[in-house]
Amino acid sequence: MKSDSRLSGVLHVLLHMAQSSGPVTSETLARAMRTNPVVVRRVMAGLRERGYVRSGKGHGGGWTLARDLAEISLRDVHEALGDPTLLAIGHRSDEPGCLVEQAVNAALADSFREAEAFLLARLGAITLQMLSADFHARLARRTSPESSCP
Amino acid sequence: MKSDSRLSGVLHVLLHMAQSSGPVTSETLARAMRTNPVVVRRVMAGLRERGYVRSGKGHGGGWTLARDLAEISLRDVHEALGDPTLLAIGHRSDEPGCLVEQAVNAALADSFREAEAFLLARLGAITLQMLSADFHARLARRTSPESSCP
DNA sequence: CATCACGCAACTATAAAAGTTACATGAAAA
DNA sequence: TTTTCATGTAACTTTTATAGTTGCGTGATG
Repeated sequence: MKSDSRLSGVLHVLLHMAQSSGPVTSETLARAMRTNPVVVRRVMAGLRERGYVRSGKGHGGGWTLARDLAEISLRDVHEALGDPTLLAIGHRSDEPGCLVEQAVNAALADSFREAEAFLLARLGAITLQMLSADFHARLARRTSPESSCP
Repeated sequence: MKSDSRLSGVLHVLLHMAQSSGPVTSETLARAMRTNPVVVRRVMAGLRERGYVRSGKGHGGGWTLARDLAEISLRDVHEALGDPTLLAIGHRSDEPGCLVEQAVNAALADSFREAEAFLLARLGAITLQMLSADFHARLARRTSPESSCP
């Protein structure tokens, strides 16, 4: 089962945007995410709708943060992506006639719900500000501070 | 992202096996899991290796439980399936040169690890015995007790 | 008005999972 | 001992979700 790395990718570009003074183009962000510009626009669309970022057309256009990093949690970002399923396992049918399957599903559904709630709470407790602080700490630790991204 | 329903499927057939006095063929189990016999053999192979079930060839062959239901937890079953990834989200690269990405990955990895541990603990606390008890409770609640599975 | 950048729809490619086929092995029954 | 039944496994095909691509429209800037 292949895992969805959009959250990680979007966080990456958001922090890059935070580092930049002006707007950053999809083209540039795509290079950081190692994907292509259209994919970037696709995933950023949800963030724009929620007012976390803004996009501008034409010369000097591109993406800019519309909020302070401290006001955006990882959970916010996850939701802006259309909160995709967090768990890789699930059950086969939702309304099984089989009582055995009902019992199995009930037990699993409980555990899954709890685990998702747990993870969402964790993500809700982490802001982009914190990630940025961690990044700067790493940057300071580096002997020769060079460009943040290859 | 499509979720892996093997755990749910295997639990289903294990409980069915518990209901049956003799061995149950892959053919029969496949019908309960709504899949085909080869898939059943494939997923059951891990359970056999760990001694949870036994398989027999030829006439009167098929699958039988080799342990008491109380001795098998959902976590055991999950591990027997080769413990597939529990989370549907992950990160893009494991050893990023980019410090921004490192910071992102570190934060996510922590949360993910905790959430997985949480879920595994939950699964470890549920035995097949408990699921079976729940099934029997459901069966008793039914006004007209009929066959457990369509 | 030429260029640049996003918006979006539609299409293609890719890769993981499930399903299928085919044949070998071994056990029980006839 | 021969037939039948059931698992063991490898190899192949199908399916499907996701990522990636192309193409064109829109609007902003120089």
